[in-house]
Formats: sequence, structure tokens, C-alpha cells
Amino acid sequence: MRVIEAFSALAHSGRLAVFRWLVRAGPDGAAAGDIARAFNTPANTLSTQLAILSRAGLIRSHRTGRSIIYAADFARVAEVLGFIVEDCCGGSPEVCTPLMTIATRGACCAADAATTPPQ
Amino acid sequence: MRVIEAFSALAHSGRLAVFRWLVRAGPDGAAAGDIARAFNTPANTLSTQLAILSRAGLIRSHRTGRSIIYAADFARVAEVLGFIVEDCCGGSPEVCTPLMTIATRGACCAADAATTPPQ
DNA sequence: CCTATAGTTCTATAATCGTGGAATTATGGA
DNA sequence: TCCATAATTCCACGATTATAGAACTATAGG
Repeated sequence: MRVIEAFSALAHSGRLAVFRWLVRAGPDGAAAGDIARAFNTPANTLSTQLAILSRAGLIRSHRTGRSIIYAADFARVAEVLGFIVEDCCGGSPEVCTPLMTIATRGACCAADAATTPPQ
Repeated sequence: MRVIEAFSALAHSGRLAVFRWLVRAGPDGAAAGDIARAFNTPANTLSTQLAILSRAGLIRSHRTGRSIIYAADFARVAEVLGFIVEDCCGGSPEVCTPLMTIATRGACCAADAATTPPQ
């Protein structure tokens, strides 16, 4: 399940920002270079950050021509959340009840991350 | 909101185990010494781990006689989950839908953490 | 083949984290 | 007041992590 890797990957302001940005970028994701430009980060530094998020399973990548496209893996996020609620918190009502409220509210607001992603 | 501190606190097998144990121990929590004994960890090492979880807001403490009782803060856990779903994932259906299933299932199973907590 | 572009891997260095021994603080009881 | 117990803070040191320069790999186009 490797949930520690996921927590560890998100426990870094830069990586968390990149991840949020990728979530907002949607399923089509973005090229590594575009992300680097958006965050004004050297390509190699960002590359290692992406690799860490990738190893944690939070994002996926595929090559398209010269570019490598990264996109958030929503299924994996749901999996991590599932771990906290169930395996970790034993589905306790104190956690589940407020969560229900949020989950039912569904796709809504979303505060803006570092920079605005495409589309 | 300090969500990074929470991720960082849980991104450590020992601390995650202690946290899970405290969740299972319920709202009454347990004394630092009892936790240390349960995990066979030196008191000072465990104390720093508890301090980190505490600073992250995931657990709370209060003194009772010579003991200091630690207990999981469920409201805070719900808050962290809320951040991931809303502020981070923008309440995207890909995340919310499977989460709903888990949340509605409510108090159920819970896999066992390192050692069995009291009561 | 040559060159430009897109990313990654290698590497070194600085910074942060984790652990546990020793000293310290707080409480309760004789 | 003195002692035992409960826990924390101080400190040192090994281990891990973060950053970014330089070198390397892969692809597209001429």
C-alpha cells in the first residue's frame, strides 16, 4: 500500500504545490518543462520532485514526442484517503461524518495553487 | 492550516504506528509511558515522536497526576482529509465518489496496528 | 549525421531528521 | 524534605533529504 511514501511525497511544500497544480491541470496533465517553467524551477530539480511523486504513485507519466507528460493519479489519491479513513481511523464516525459533508458537496470551489495550470 | 506538518508527521513508520494505535485507543487515549511500553521504545524517543504528532495537531495531551495522556484528535484528521479532497483535489468526482463509498460504509473493520491498544 | 530541444541521471554539498544517553522538570507519597 | 516515578529537554552524531551544476540519453527535424 506504501502510504508512507505518499505522505512523505506530499510533506514538502514544493512537491505539494506541483501535485495540486497537476490536479488542477486535469487528466491530460502537463509536460515536465511546462511545470518547471510555471514554478521557475531548474529542470533537474523538478525532475527529481516529479520522480518522487511518481514513485509514491500520486502521478503518472508517459512520453509524447520529446516531452514527458505528467498527470495526477486520482485513483491513487482516493486510495490514500481510503487508508486514512478505514485502515488508520477505523472508519470512526468522528472522521466519517464531516467527510461525508465534504464528499457530497462534490466538485465545487478549490483554492488556487501556486500558479494557474492550463485549460 | 499546516497540512504539510501533518503529512510530515505521518510520513514515518513509527509515528504512523503510534498514531494508529492512539486512534484505536479511542478518545480516552493513553499515557506516554504505556505507549512507550507497548512499542518497546525508549521514553525520550517516543516523547519526541509524540511531540511531532502533537505539533502537527494530530494528537492532544493533558496531564493527569504524573502521567501525560495522549489522544488522537479526530476533528483534525477530518480537517486534513478535507484539505486533500477540497483544497487540493478540488472535490473532483474521481476522488469524491470512491470516498463516499468508504465514508457511508462508516465504522466497520479497521486493520490492526502494531500492537493492540487498551480497552 | 548533425543540431537543437526535452528530460533524466550523476554527483557533491548543505540542511534537516531520527535516535537514544544523560540531565532536567513535575508530581505524589512517606 | 526526600525519594521514586513519569515525562521532557538537551545534546551529539549518524542517516537521510534537498538542491542544482554538469554530463548524459532520447527524440525530432533538416
